[in-house]
Amino acid sequence: MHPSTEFTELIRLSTGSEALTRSVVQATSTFKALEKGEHLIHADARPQALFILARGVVQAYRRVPSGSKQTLALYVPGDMLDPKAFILGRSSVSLCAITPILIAPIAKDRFERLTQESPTLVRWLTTRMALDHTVLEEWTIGMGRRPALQRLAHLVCEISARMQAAGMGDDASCAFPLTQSDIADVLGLSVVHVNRVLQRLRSSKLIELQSGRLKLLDRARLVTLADFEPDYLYLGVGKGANGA
Amino acid sequence: MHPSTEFTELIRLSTGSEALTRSVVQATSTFKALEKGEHLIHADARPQALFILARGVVQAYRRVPSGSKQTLALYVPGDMLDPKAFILGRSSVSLCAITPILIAPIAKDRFERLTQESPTLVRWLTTRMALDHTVLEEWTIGMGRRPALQRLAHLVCEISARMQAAGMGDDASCAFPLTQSDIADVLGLSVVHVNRVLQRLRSSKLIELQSGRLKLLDRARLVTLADFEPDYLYLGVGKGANGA
DNA sequence: CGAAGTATTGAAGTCCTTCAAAAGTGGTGG
DNA sequence: CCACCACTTTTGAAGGACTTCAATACTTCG
Repeated sequence: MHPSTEFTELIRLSTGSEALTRSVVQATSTFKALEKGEHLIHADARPQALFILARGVVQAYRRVPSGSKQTLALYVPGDMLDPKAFILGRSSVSLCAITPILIAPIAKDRFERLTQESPTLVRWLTTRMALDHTVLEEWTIGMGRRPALQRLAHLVCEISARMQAAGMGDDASCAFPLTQSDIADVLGLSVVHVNRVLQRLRSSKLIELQSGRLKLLDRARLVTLADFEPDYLYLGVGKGANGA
Repeated sequence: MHPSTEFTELIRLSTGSEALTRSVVQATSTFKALEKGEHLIHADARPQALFILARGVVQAYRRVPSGSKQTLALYVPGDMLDPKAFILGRSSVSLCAITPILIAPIAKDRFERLTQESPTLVRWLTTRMALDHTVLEEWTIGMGRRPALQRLAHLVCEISARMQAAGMGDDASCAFPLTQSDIADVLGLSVVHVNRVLQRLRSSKLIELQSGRLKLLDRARLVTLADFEPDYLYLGVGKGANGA
């Protein structure tokens, strides 16, 4: 499929709104491709555009003086990349491609112009910011109050649900391009411990995970273990709509 | 001072904009007072208004099945209370008064009407959402990658800076109404451990903390210990302005 | 003064980390 | 096509940060 056709489909799927899809497609300029491991922006830099992820997976992270890394967001196709940085004019995180990616930029001035014509784009931006925040809340609850096994199970549930909603997997399996080291940086654990906890999930026949592919063998039990309540992702119909 | 005069001053201080201050004061209706321990809203409920905190301190938290609590935000005077809930139409957290509080509601329909006249309020809302997210990122980094001592030191720095910016303290001291149990729920630690770590900060002559009042005895060393870089709070002039 | 909440202390145990090394995997070039 | 290299995964052993349980002191407030 041609990238821009694929992109339009993706946005339609992700926003659930025809009008918004048109706005977005109209707002974005030429796609930009990045290799795995390449950075889109570094912490403290000034973002020059708002990026929509068209293909691949991106992580937002920060480093602490000790050198270790904490991931603060994961983005899947259809997501806006760190919208708050666009609002604040400065990025609090570094953005790095976990897989080869394709991004669609919306230049700052074009965004401004379009928002004067209609509030659609701003409303989408606002909703996306709220959703990103809600996801981070869930991670924070995990890091503060859930043991490693549940935390990992929860992440698996989240990624699986979001991948499926982005059309990149089905009920039973999806792409899962994170290394165990990546997972450790998301969950605030050591690689060694992630490995051991992962093996517990595998030997409990809850998941299979190999060569970048995740299989859910028993979603019901996994969801119970993780205390996963997918409502907070607002993945239902009309993702772009809100209750206001 | 009369509440509404005090409130106007507070918003002026907090937003740094005369125009915005007028909009906010105009948008809010009668103040509402709540006692310490009272709830403004519970998780999963639908917020009926956008609240501005005029006096006191509020916590946003969630409970996990085990019964333990994780705090996800703290609000000081001048802050909007959980703006994302207003956007999404559902609250992901419970809001509870840590001290006696005074809140100024902006009814949903009044907010809508005002935003049609001018984008000022929406812009403020958006900026506040971005700032809340940035603060939570910092907490998450702490929970994932910083040991308890640094995490506590960081919280102390943050609260002190925000209190001062809200006009509720000076360089050396401010109100600090959290119990050790509250602190534990913020940092994702046990009360016992918070107590021990707090004693380390005290015996290092870094802080004094008693009867709800915090004193910073050596800000420089505390900031170094905590790796606290206050930029992320955007407390400088024109808090309401942004780089877009 | 009594009651309820808050702070403090000790002891034992657990979850997770660190260090270190070996085994497996995938991609690249000879 | 195979050999090699970097990266990733896996395993073991020891140590440390933090938790839990339980009891005691201290505050605050009616």
